[in-house]
Amino acid sequence: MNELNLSASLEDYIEALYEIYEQNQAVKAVEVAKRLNVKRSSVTEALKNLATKGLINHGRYEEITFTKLGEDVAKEVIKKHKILYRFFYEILGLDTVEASENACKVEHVISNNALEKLISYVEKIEK
Amino acid sequence: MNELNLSASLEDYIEALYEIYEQNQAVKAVEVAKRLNVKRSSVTEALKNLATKGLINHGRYEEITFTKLGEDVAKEVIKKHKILYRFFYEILGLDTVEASENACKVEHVISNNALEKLISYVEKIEK
DNA sequence: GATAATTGTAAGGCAAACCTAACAAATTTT
DNA sequence: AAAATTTGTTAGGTTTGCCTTACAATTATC
Repeated sequence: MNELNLSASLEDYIEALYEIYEQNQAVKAVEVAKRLNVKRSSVTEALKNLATKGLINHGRYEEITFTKLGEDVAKEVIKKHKILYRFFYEILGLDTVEASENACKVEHVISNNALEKLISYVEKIEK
Repeated sequence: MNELNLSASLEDYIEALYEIYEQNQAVKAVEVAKRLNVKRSSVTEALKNLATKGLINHGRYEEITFTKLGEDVAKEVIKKHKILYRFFYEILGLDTVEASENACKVEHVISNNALEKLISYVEKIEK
């Protein structure tokens, strides 16, 4: 689909950006840093990177907005996260924290195809 | 369990080392390089690293042997790989190549707990 | 046994992703 | 509005894991 080849790290950033945006209608670097347990300077760096790749718009001291592409990518990552969370929590029976942790990691490495199969599978099982 | 905190990369190396060892009763850096698609010099580096961490014995131009710990770690990674492969192949229905690729990636990030649950789950389903 | 080919190692470089420290801009407090 | 705090950025460093190039040791070939 999209040939961006985002690193796991950048996927984490755009995911966090989007979730914070949904919550607050705005994104502060400090928030991102807190959520991802990194320093503000690392966030700055990542934002520059995401902007270069055309996923967000963001000039010095400006507000962050998503490009169409950025929004799509963010939603895709979040979709992966959610289905994986359901799998780990509802099907394997991990607790919420561990289900979330595992989803966070696996979402960056699982193939699109595997994801689609997993979606069908979870849906099938849960009825 | 083991508090080694091996990187995904080093896990790949020790897994490859062990599998090659099982096949050939000996391990050549060239083989490792081929299997992991890296250069021989990168293998040297990784071996140094694994030796430092006490997983293998390996001096300059010497044969590679595993420590007890190293063997355990290798077997653990391989165990993860196998169960994940079964899940992707037998349960989700991915083809062999994609099942293998996904297993290779996920094995480095899934928690021990999740693995145990997955083992029970796969076992339960498949009878 | 000398030469050629293969394999292992060392040195030096690069990119990603993180860090700290210092400073600049913006916001809040008083 | 001045001072203090918070937030964003920059510069410079570290680590990991890879690379290339060059050379050393080993093994195979003649």
